[in-house]
Amino acid sequence: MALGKDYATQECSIARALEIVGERWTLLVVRDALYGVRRYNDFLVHLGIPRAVLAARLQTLTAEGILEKRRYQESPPRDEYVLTERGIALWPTLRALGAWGRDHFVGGRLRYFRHAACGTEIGPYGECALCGTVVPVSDVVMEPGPGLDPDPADPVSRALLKPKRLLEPLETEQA
Amino acid sequence: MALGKDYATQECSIARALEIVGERWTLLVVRDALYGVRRYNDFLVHLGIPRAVLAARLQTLTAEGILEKRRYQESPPRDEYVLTERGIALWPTLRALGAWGRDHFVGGRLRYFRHAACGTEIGPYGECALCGTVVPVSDVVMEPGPGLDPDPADPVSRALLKPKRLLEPLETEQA
DNA sequence: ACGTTAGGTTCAGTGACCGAACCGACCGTG
DNA sequence: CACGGTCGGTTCGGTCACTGAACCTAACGT
Repeated sequence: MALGKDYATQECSIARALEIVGERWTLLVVRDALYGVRRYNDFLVHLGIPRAVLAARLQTLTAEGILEKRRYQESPPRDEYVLTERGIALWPTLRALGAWGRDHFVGGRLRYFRHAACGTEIGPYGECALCGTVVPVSDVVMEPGPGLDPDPADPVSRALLKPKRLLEPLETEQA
Repeated sequence: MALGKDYATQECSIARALEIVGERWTLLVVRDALYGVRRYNDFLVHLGIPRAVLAARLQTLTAEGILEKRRYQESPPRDEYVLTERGIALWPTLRALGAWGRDHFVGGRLRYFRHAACGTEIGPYGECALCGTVVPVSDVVMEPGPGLDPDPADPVSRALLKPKRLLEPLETEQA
């Protein structure tokens, strides 16, 4: 989406936000990053995104300070993309968007998000009803729901079947 | 964005939601509808969107049950587009997205959103800290902030300078 | 009769996205 | 050393969506 020249005339923080994350695939990349995906190839197979588009999105997100590119081994040189504070701050938006999609367009529950401390499901505003607090991202545990039918050919989908905290790096076993 | 064939393979309510509202301009149309814009021409001048795209978006949003097309006068026949429950349910998403954009990419406050009952500014999760409740959309009052520099040539921007409740129809005075 | 407004549709041009191929650096193996 | 495989890209032609301008219809007002 990000054209800049059009939305720039909009005096609105929503329009500004959409200039950054409104392009196709961008929010899905951020979602995967929240789920713990960090490596180029994992994004690629899990999203089914064209390689060129993924490279462009990772570059844009890095330039905007939403992801950080980080060398995690030297030989062979490999980088991973990790969410920054600014990227993590998109969690309320993604949670709200997901809740809307779930309530209005999905039959059945695909995933549950629970408060790690007590197991209570996260409420519509990101809160834990039991503890009465808003749950920080790193204290959210994601686990699959009954409606989820993962692609068995995709190691990332398989790795996401195991309950895990958000942001925690994904461990993909090899096929 | 909405291609359907691609995102359909994604087992994720976020991806489903983005199929519907992820295309360019779509969320801005919904935002304007929340602000009280209802007429084709008001969307057109306020968004600066190409006419063909606006027509396409209004049709899609109507087909998805997010807007409702309603005849409001017979001669000449004129229709307005009003948010349905499903469309109003996007408010938490837009609020979260706007808050993110404001905190990370905008210097200064463009608009304030307050609880109509007490005047307290709406918190980051859509709540009124004073009343301790989540504020329903129709009880939110929007007013301009110090950073807002509206386009004086646009009657819709001018009409939005007056504090008003969300969803309340916009009254555009003629130039 | 004429201009204006609201709400579109049509159309050529452009830019973004798509899928497939290609590429280079670095492994591990024989 | 040659060979194959993996990872992380870049390149390229085709397609599709968005853009901006022009055009159209119906119903005013004067």
